[in-house]
Amino acid sequence: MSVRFFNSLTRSREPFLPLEPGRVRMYACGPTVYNFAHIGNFRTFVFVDALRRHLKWRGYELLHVMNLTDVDDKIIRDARAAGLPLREFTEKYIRHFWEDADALGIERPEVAPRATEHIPEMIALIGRLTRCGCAYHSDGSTYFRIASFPRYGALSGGKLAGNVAGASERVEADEYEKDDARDFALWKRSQPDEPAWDSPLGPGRPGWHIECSAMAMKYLGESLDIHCGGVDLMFPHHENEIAQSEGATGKPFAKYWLHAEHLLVNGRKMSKREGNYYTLRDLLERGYAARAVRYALVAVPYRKPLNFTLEGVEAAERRLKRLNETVRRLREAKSVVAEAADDAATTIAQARKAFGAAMDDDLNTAEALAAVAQLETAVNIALTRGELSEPFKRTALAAFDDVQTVLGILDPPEEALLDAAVEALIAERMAARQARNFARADAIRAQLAAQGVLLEDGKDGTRWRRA
RNA sequence: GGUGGCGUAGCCAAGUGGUAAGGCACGGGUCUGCAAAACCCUUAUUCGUCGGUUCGAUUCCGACCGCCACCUCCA
Repeated sequence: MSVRFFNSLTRSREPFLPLEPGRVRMYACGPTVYNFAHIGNFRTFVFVDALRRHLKWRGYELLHVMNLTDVDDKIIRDARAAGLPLREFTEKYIRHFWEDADALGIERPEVAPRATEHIPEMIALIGRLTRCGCAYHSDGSTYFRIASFPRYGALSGGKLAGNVAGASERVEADEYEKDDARDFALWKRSQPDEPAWDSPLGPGRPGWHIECSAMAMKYLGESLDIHCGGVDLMFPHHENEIAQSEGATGKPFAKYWLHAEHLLVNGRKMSKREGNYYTLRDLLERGYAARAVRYALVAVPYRKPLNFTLEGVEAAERRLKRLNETVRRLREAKSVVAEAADDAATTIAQARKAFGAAMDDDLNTAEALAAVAQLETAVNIALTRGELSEPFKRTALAAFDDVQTVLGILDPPEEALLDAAVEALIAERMAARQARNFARADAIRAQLAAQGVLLEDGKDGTRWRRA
């Protein structure tokens, strides 16, 4: 079975067939860098990461572009409030964004272009739109003429677009200069004290949407395979991108549109006011592991609203602990039988297949994780019974490799190194146990526990692990 | 107000016109000197409420209730 996606454009699940066989060109809307990204932002970025990992795992050659929006109204406002030049201000949050992304195990896209470094491309695109009659100048700004693009509203449903004029109570000053209330700015005339770029359109700065069209086309061509982002971007952002891009090129812009649902915290929309607003750093400061946060974010399929709770992260931590321990024990285990029991081998094979099939099916991570749990139990049974064979071990490790490649939730293999002192204590405890001096044995165990070393007595001696 | 989505056990959550995956927590058990870890068993006659279609609905339709989103900056 091949990869299938729910395409927002057609509102149906479709087989994924890239424009060019074996090659995927994908664009994802990235962060606007005026603050620390919050956990809701990362729900989307973790989804995009799972998407890119899965496509690569399925053998596609991937070119993934994610923009960094480093100029817009909020950035200008906050940079001014901070008393910093735009560049210096955004630089800081870009750095923090990558730090957080790294902590969450998010792979870097192949290209992460900044809007401010692509002003000429945007100006060129606006020029193209002006020449074909899709754009017009008005009082120093340039707007896209929606009337010139009959298919406007294809993505979000024409109804939404028709609503705009009536729904908008408040009318911005510059909107008086538009021919139609639905028209949107491609180039904004600069206000005093605002960052501005010189251009044939007059001094100003780009509108919100044009950067994505310009940068997507620059790096991916005029038609791309996948465009993704959060649902809230569907309208007007993505709708406008389509209008701009297709208006200029006359070609379909993106074949598949994938939208991640929003995240709620404690069942409610996240807001600073309600006190349920979290950044990754907030969670790390509270002592939660970044991996557990990633697990909590990726465990719910992307098209479902995700109810994020601290309890959920704690559950994810416990879940991950067992998973990591299972993999570690499997790695360290020596195979003791020549051949695996048929049923065990079958379970592994089936679980591995089910994992891939679930991910193929529009990234059904919940179902994929159910397969991981099956895998885990089968391995633990073999381990407990001492029925591990070399082929079984190899296959099981390969299956966990798949899981790690696609979901990135496991801990990296740990170097098994112990202080001589700790090792000596473990040996002393063993001797005490053999002499049935349990008081001494327990005292040593407690002492090691206090140092974060937990002991587990098994048939083959004492294992230890870090708390 | 308009439009769209969702509502499954204590919590998270998959799924299907044919009788409810998985995880976390809880309880019981095996193992252990005691633990820990692991394993086994148990946990929804029921899928927001009320109707309708159907041989049969949690799954389709309608109404209602609740929540969320978009329509205005937003992942």
